[in-house]
Amino acid sequence: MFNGEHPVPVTIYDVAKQANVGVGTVSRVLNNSPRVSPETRQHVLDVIDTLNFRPSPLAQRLSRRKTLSIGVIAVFFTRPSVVERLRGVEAVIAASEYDLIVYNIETPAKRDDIFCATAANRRVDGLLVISLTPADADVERWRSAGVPVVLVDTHHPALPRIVVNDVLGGYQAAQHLLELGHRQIAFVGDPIHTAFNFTSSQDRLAGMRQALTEHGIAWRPEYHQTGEHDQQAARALTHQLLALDDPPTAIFAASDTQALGVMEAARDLGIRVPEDLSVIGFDDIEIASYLNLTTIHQPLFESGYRGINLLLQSMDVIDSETPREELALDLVVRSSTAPPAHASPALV
Amino acid sequence: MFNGEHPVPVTIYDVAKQANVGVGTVSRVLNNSPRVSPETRQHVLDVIDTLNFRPSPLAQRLSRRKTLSIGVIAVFFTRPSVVERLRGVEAVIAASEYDLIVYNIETPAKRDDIFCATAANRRVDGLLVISLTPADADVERWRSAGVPVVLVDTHHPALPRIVVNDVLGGYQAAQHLLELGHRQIAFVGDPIHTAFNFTSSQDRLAGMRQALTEHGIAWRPEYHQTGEHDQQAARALTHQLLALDDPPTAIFAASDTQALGVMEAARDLGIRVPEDLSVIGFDDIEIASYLNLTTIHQPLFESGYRGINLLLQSMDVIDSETPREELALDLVVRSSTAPPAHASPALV
DNA sequence: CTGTTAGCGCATTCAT
DNA sequence: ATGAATGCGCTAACAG
Repeated sequence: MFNGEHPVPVTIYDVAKQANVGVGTVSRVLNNSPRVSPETRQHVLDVIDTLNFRPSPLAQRLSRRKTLSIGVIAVFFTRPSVVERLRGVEAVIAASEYDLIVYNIETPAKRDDIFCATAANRRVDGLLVISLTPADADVERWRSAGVPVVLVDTHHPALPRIVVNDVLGGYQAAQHLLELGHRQIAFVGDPIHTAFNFTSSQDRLAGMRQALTEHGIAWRPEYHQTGEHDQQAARALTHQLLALDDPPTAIFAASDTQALGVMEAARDLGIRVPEDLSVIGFDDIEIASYLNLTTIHQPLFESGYRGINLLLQSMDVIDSETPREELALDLVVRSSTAPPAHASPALV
Repeated sequence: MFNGEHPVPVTIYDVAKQANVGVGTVSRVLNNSPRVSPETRQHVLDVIDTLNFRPSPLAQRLSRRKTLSIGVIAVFFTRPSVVERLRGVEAVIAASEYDLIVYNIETPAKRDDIFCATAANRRVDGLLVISLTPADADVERWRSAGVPVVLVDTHHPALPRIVVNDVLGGYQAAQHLLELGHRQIAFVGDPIHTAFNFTSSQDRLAGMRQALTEHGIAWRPEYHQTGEHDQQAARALTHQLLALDDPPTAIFAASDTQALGVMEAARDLGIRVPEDLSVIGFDDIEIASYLNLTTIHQPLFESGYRGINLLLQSMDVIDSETPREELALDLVVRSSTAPPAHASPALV
């Protein structure tokens, strides 16, 4: 086997010559132009086949001034929910002519870098930003660079977006607990200021507090615990909660990941779920069903799916309106929630 | 705010004219060529800055005949382990000048498509294939197209690869169980023929059988259950196993995902883990530690990390050797395994 | 050191 | 309907 026998790259000129036509004609059959007779088309097609010619994506891109690829920016890997959204993205990209370029963000600095880089030169034809909030300056850069952007799970008034109502979701979660008869309900979530300014945790808390208020239940600051968005932090916070003189009978975690930490803490202390403690999460990631975690389901896959479709669409049409789709949230009752042990149920 | 004010794309010619130099000089400063005087370099740099010029990736790619992007082909999403490998890939790509293009495979047909497409025209400068086995024809196509390919978690004699010894891993798992005193050990894994011809499950089984043989334990066919690589299938298979007249005291699952199904089945039946049943998995994905699952740890992140490094390296150097790196496996003992209930422990 | 020129491979007018 | 010419924006080889 000989090395380095670099294949003679067969170009559109080779095809043209071999078929006794001009390169223009070859280009036309390549792009299904109707402006070519059936006979010559077939002939060119045959030559293309025998020569095993494939147009160079590089040349096509330069000539058409399109990268034929779309970028997705997100904090992947740290949050299982984002990977699920990516699945939805991939599903529609795979069926298109576009390549999928993923930009993983790990730090705010990296985020700003990528935000700038994607606006600077036409690196991508369109951009999907997941759960990351761009500044006005970023948005302006993209706009003046002519790069279409769609947001998923985050907001900016000037950008099309796919979102859910986190406040409502928090309300639903609390409502479920209240209906079960719980009155001592705690919250485990993210801190107010996170590196990426995620707001979903706060919004969900707001919804919960609203529900409590409507039921005439005063807010107890000691029932409000925040920390890093991971299992171990949530576990530690829950230990504090359960060590209280008057511990909660139910805990609403701002995410399933954190709910896992809550359940782990309960297990540490020999506290049964749901008999002694009810736990409800948010997101409905895959493990949630395995662990029978009651949670608020949000359409993760669909958010990516619809987001990319919106992007593709806004790349064709020059729509001046900025669409905003809101996806529905659903309570999924499993076996991590139940009426409190020492309370008359259904006092609602 | 006016729409459509498409930014005048400032090119290398604009810079050249403005700086009173030739485009060649501009190109040289762009590519840090030493063949340019410090003064002119600085001058050009200034002009570039004031004009806010950024070279077009598209034009660079066509001219240099490099896509500046590398592709990763894998069955993402269905197996958590693959996502973890992707993390390692992303970590090194992010630090390079390359873009990361993700090709998700869902069916064998899709796999063959992508294998061909990546060989046809220079779509990517290099390819990382995870857990998918290319045919000789695929390998030949890539070779003659001059596309460097590195394999992760799969084999082909002509391709560099990053692997683990699954047979040894299976052996280690069984050995752990045997040392705990188990003699009735069952296996839950993938079928012999899977859509993608995954072989890790079979290899791990082979290792297990070898360990059993060395301990003089006869193989019991009824202890060998195979089915789809997911939690629910494993759960169903385990129900069959535990309904046997002489049920196993320990189960080795070919993956953590399947081990979850095994544990779920045990929970269904009120069978305690590890008191009544020991369970050991493979991979050490994130949930494994949460569920205290004893498992065989394999360096997933590192496999992607080293794989890409190997690829990047083989894209520079024209090495005729085909490297094969083997990563170490480690038993991680957690609390899903224990000596069998009715057996004298440590009979080894 | 630096300017000029010729590609890279295809899309797209513009004539015919 | 089709061929020839021009351009996309940059790199690289070649003079000077």
